[in-house]
Formats: sequence, C-alpha cells, structure tokens
Amino acid sequence: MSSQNLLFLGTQQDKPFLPRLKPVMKGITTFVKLDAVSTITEVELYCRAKSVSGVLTTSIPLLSRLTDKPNPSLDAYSGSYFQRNGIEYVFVNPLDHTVSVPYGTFLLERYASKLVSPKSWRTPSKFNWSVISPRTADSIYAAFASPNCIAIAIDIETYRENLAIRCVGYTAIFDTGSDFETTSVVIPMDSDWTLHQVRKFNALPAAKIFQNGKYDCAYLSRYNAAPFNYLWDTANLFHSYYSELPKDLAFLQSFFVRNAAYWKDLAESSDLETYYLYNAKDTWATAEVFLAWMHEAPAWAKKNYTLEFPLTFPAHLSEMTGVKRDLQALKAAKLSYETEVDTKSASLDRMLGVKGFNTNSYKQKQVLLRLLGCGDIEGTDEKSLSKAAFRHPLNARILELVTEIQKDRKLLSTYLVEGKELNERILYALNPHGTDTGRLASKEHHFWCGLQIQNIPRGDAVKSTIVADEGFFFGECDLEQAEARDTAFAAGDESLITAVTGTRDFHSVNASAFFGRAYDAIYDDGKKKTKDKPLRDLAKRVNHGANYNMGAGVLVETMGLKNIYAAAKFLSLPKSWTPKEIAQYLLDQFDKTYPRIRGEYQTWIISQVLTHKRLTGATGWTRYCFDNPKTNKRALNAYVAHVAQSLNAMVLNQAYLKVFYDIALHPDHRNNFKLCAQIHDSILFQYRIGHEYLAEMVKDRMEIPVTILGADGKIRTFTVPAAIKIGNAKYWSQTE
DNA sequence: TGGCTCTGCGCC
DNA sequence: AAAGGGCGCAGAGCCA
Repeated sequence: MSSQNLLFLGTQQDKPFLPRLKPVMKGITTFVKLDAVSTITEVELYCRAKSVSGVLTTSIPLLSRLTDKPNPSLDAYSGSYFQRNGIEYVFVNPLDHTVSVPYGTFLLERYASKLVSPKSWRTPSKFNWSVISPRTADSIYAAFASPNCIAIAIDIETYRENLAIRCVGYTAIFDTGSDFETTSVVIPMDSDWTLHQVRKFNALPAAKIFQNGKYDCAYLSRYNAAPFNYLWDTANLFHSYYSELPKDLAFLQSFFVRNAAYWKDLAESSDLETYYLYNAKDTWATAEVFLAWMHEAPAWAKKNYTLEFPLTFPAHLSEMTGVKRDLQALKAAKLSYETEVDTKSASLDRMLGVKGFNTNSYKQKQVLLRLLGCGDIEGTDEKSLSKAAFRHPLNARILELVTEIQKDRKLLSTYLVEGKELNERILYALNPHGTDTGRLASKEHHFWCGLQIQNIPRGDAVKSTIVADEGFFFGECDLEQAEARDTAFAAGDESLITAVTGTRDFHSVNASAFFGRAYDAIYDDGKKKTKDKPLRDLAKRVNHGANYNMGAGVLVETMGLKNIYAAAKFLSLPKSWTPKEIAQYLLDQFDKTYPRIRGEYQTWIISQVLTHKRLTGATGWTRYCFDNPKTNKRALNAYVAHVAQSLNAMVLNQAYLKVFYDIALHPDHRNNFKLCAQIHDSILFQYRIGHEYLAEMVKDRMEIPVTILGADGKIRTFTVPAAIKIGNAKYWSQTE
C-alpha cells in the first residue's frame, strides 16, 4: 500500500474543531470519521477501502481495543503510536484542546507529524534488554566502560514502605560512528552481589542521564552508591526547552519518540520479569529522549540548560540536609491548636444551634451564607466570607469565627502533623524544573515524608517547631524588593527606578505620589518609622495589584469592601462612587505615577512574545511562550509577571550556586554551615554559633549585579540588596 | 475503598 | 464580560 491517505477517527465532540485539523494535515488527503467504531476490523476494512495507511484518532473505544484495557486514559496515551496489520495509529487529545489548551495545536501538529511526515522523526535505537546475571555482568560492564559508550541512562524503582531500592535499570548509548545504539540492563537490588554491581555501574566514567535524578540520587545515597558524572537530566532538558509543557517521562517519550506507546501501566504488574521490563523501558525512553533533545534543541534551550541543571546539586544537598523538628514543641503546638479548635467549634455550634458544623465543607458554608441572607455570594473562601461579614455585625461575629477555625485547622492538617519527620528531620524537595519562570518549586521529599518548605506559615505557629541543629543557629538572607526593582529596570521606567532604588521608603514614596500627601507625613526617615500606616498599606496594595495588571474588580476582591471604603473615606473620594470606581481610581493613581509600567512596558512584552514566541531575560534564560498575550489577558498577565519573577529567580539561583560552592562545599566553611533551602527571594541556612561572618558571606554572594536592556532601549546595571536575618535563632521563628 | 476533581489556602 | 502571577497539599464530594 503506497498511498499517503490518512484517516482522522474522532468523536462528535471533535466536530466543531475540525477546521483546526486541516492545516495540521498539510494537504494530505484525510478522511474524517466521527461515528463510533466497535471493532478494529471495522476500522481496517474502512482503511483498505480508502487506501488509508495511518489513523490519527481521539477514539477511546479504539484505544481500548488496541491496548486491551477496559478504560484507558486518552490523556496518558496522547502521542502514543500503535501498528497493527500494516496500519499505523497515533492517538491525540480531543480536538477542543486546540482552543482550550495554549499548546493544544502545537501538540496536535507534532503528533500528527508522526503520520504526516514520518521521515522528520529520528529512528530510535532497537530496544534490547536483559536482567543482569553473574554470567553476563562482566561483558555488559566492559561494554558500558568502553570509550564509545557516550552516556548511560539510569532509573531506579523503589519500595515506598521501607525506602528500599527494588531494582536499577541502565541504558548505555553507544556511538557507532554513523548512529547510536543502545543496550539496556536491569540490576535487581536483592543481594550483596547486585549492590556491588550497582556501585560499579554507577561509578562508570560515562556521563549519566536521569529523569528527575534527584529522586534517584536521594535513594542511591542511602546505599552509598551515588552516581558519578551525572550531567544530564531529561526533566531539566525539557524544562529548558518548553517550560510550559508537562515534563513526565511518558509525555517526553511521546513527544520525542515516534513509534512509542505509553508503557507506564506495566509498573502495576505483579510479575517480576514484567516489572524489570518496565524499569528497562524507562531507561531506554530516557536515553532516547536525551538523544532526540540533543538533535533537536535550539541554542537558547541549551543555554537554559547550562543555567538550570547545576542547581540540581545545591538542591540535592538542601533536600538531604532538611531541618530538625522539635518533636516536643510540635506536640505542644498541636495540642494547643486542637484545644483552640475544639473551643471555637463548640462556640460556633452554639451560635448556629447545630452540632458539628464543618468549616472545611464548602457545601455547609454555602448553606450558612444562604441562611445569613448572602446567597448571592458565589464562593465560600475567606474573601467571600468577609464580604458577607461586612454586611452585618451578626454575620461578622459568625463568619470571623469560621475563618479563625479554618486557619487553625489548616495549621493542624498541613503543618503540625506528627510523623512527617524522618529521623526527627523535616525533609523536602526543591525542583529547578518545577515552574514556568525558573523559580525552584518545592514539595514533600522523595522519601514520602516532610513538607513543602516554601509555604510554611509566616508566624511562629509552625516555625517555632523547627529547631536548629546542636551548636547552630538559623540564618536567612533575602533580596529586598526584588521584583519591584526588576520590574522597574526591565521596564526602563525612570520614575519607578528612582522610587525603588532611592534611600526613602518605597511604599511611602508611592503613597505620597499616588495620593498627593507629603512624604514626611507618611514616613519618618530619621526614626525609620511609618507615620501613616493605612495610607502606606494602601499604596502597597495598589502597587502590588498594578504590577500584576489587576483589574478594578479584582482589586475590590483582594482589598475587601471594608478597606475600599476606608480608602475612599480618607482620600475624600465622592460618596456616590461604587467600590469598583474607587478601585479604578486607585489604579489610575498608579498609572499616572508610573505610566510606562502598564503602558509601553506591556506593549513591549506583547511584541516580544508575538515576534519571537519567546521571552529572554537579562541572564539569558528564555521562556518559550505558547499563549497569546494580545488576545488573552490571562496570558498577558502571566508573561508580564514572568519577566520580573523570572529575573529574580535567576539571580537567586546564581546566588544559591555561589553559596553552595563558596561556603557549603568549601573545606574552610563546610563544617560550620548548612544550606537548608531557597525560598523564592531568600536563602535559609544554619551557621555554627560564633561563625556569624558566614551570614555576611551569604549576603555578599546574593548581591549580584545585573545588566539589563530595558523596554525603553537603554542598558542599565543594578544590584538588588540583600538583608541578613539572624539573631541567636535557635528556632526558625527567631530569625529577624 | 480508591481515584479523581473541586475548593480552599499556605508561601513569595 | 471580565479576567493578579508562580507553586503544592488537604479535605470534601462524587463516582466506579
């Protein structure tokens, strides 16, 4: 069958979006079938009749037949390839993704090209694998150690219950001169001999490739089997290329390997051989993704990788360091909040005349709002409750209590939970590939315990349960007004630059400029004290809102009616104004003061994205942008926020690396210093008592000059100042 | 019972 | 019509 005809086998759901399919099929004759099919034979007969050799499809029944699974997930299989009786099948997400997902069309086109232009795809290496045995180990090792082995992909499988490694898979990539070949091997972790093999293979000189390798390294470290020459990570590679796209290995494989199908369900197998096969396939996929990325990725993505990947190592150190929990303090805090919740809940129940009102139930809160005559309020979150509270003192009495209970329960359920520790330590993960902007993302640790370390509540409640190690104090060093400075310089807005870099208090300068009051009436420079807190706070909120391109309606929501009316009152605004008009007035004051920020700066960002599909920051970090900031305000907001957030992240990441190499790893300092975490604009560490100078060294390394081309076309250099927070801080709550 | 989505909320 | 960015986790609710 030499015909190039293709078939799109979809569902009725796809019908409205069929016009989007046409450009993707690049002029190839494509038949369309939207009615349900019940057998593969039916599809095959149709294809024979129409000389169709390839089927692009969103049909779940067909997927079910091909995978022999009752209820497969189309999303998991999107991009997957099957071949049967000479017909090729490629699954894609429902066509409505072309409009509902920013990268929907991009992925559809990419997956369709598996059929439309198969020659544009790399031919993957043949997958061959074995389970290691004493008979084969030496020859496999010798091959992996040979100079034409250019890299080795590794992946471990673990038992969650005891943090043991179940098996380790390897795929070696061999350069044959004209092509790349691979060999995969799995080492079950079931004897001293196999552990010895794992150590040997991990110590091989070839560069190692992982997918999210900090996970693997955490476990391998426990076995004293850390890998040597870990240089590549497919999660970081892909994040460096398309940060807005998913980064799991299954997605990466469908993205980079033409004739591969989703294989992750093999992991559920109870058959050992099948499980090892799954492990081997993971490493093969990792190797193939690596090769395809190297072949395809543009220079800017490679530059991104050089910025991002090195962060793996300080992140690994921080993750394995963790922070100590004072278990007694935890118990006490927990008990005290539990008592608090009990008391308040009893009081709430009495007020409502019910038993066991659940403040976590949005349904119950909906009913409550209705009973209080506030059925018009949509949500049941804190803002909605405070809106209702503002309407009547009785509402306020009840709903403020509800909110208080919720706050306490949040602490109890998320942060004051016993048993999150490992050896009395709170661990966490810090992932350089976790965000669209290049910030690190945090989550619980690879050992299935610990906490997200970047959202610990600000107050003492939780931080007073985090204790420094014996002989150490906590220190924290943060970049001051970093995003505001970054915005000012990126926009090239002279007045904002002046305000944010001046010696005067930034928010008071704003308050003065926005609302026409004398600066001296708002802030006392001599005493470094705020004199008009309400006005300064108002300026702070307005600045924050405007920076994120907030609309008046949202500003009303975030400030709350109480604050909006209070603002109108002390600014003597007309009494007839609606809350939204008041908010609009506030935003207008910002725009009058800093017209470039929501003016030329935004225009510049839009044109950058529209002309290049990319935003490149001052440090060279580039974000590929799938969304359209001209037609989609959400996208515009995201890209506007990106510029400052990303620049700040990049600078802090550089600082994190410097602190890692100059202090945490340095032979002169390593015994007196612990690198704990990076928290968006700060670095958390511990220093040995008596070694306060280390905090100074951290500060020095955080103050990195940035040279930036502003949206006004001028080049400027600036440095965000860092502030040290120390003070005999035995507990994290005591850094100040 | 487990898995999924929705809702809400902690941080910067 | 109107739309504040970036994250991860817990509980409720719902479905199979």
